Amino acid sequence: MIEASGRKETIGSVSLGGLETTVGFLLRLAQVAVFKDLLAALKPFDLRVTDLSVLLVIEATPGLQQRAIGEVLRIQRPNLVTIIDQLEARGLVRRGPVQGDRRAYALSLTKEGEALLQEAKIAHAQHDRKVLDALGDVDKAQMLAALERIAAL
Amino acid sequence: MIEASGRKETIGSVSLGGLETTVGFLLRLAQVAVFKDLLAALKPFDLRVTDLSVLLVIEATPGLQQRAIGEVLRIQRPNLVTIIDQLEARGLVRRGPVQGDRRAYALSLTKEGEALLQEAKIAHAQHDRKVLDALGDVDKAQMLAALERIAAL
DNA sequence: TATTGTTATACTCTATAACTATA
DNA sequence: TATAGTTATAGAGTATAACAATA
Repeated sequence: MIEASGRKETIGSVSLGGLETTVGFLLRLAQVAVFKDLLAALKPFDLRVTDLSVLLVIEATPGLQQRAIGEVLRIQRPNLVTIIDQLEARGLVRRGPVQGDRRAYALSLTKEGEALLQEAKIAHAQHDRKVLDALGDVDKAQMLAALERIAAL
Repeated sequence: MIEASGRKETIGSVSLGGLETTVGFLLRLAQVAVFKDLLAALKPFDLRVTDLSVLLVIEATPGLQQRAIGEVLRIQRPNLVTIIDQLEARGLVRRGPVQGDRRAYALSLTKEGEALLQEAKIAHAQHDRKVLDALGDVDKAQMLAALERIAAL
């Protein structure tokens, strides 16, 4: 049932009990949709959303260590191991030596990693445009600022 | 490192590689934060976010069937079985008969379920206020509309 | 044949403890 | 002692296939 406002408040005759006018509920639906769309966009490159994020971070700061990636992307260190393992096995990422600390790895993109990332970034940009278009009259900077404040709850 | 704009673009010297100005990335951080905050608010009632959603939907449309809940909340039917099982075992929800269809259950809240939900709704309202405060200058209706368009990607 | 609820199962994501090798 | 990475494991949350009872 679509109302005059364009807001769908019921499905069939079943109400959402107020959830439909809640930021949290729609935030979840939006986030799931965005990740699903991006995952589909990255499918040709066999990359998950997290993989792209990791590649972007490494590209931006080559030589950084796994711990640093975990901090900025909020990925637990144990979980990051598998991710880097896979990217390394595919020849996209290199675990180089860190001079002065033999415990850590200096991460960098291989030539193949760079090449794949450039392609993936195009797909990501197309996806991002769809999201931005969906913002409509909401200013992007204001939206980012609001989301950031919510993220800091 | 906090910049003049107040936007944190780096952590230490590690850049996020453009992710920090992406709606999708901040959408994820915001959604995780909201769910974490709500989960904490519901802790005294031993309810998860999904449990509250289910109770709200049943309250809004008593007598509805499991299938209908799954549709509006986007929960797979098999997964809903366990959720209703637990709420029923706690005496919060009742699986009554549906006249004319012995396959289905008419779900409703018990007296205890009603009572617990009223308490939980107060906690939820307090949580929701925090989220709304974080919106700042962003209009709630505009935000909901934008999130809805993104959810429909 | 189709549908409601169910069972079993699997896959992804995320989280924690404990280990190793270094520092 | 503390830290980087690792291993093993466990817990959510989510997904699909197939079944029984009923429509």
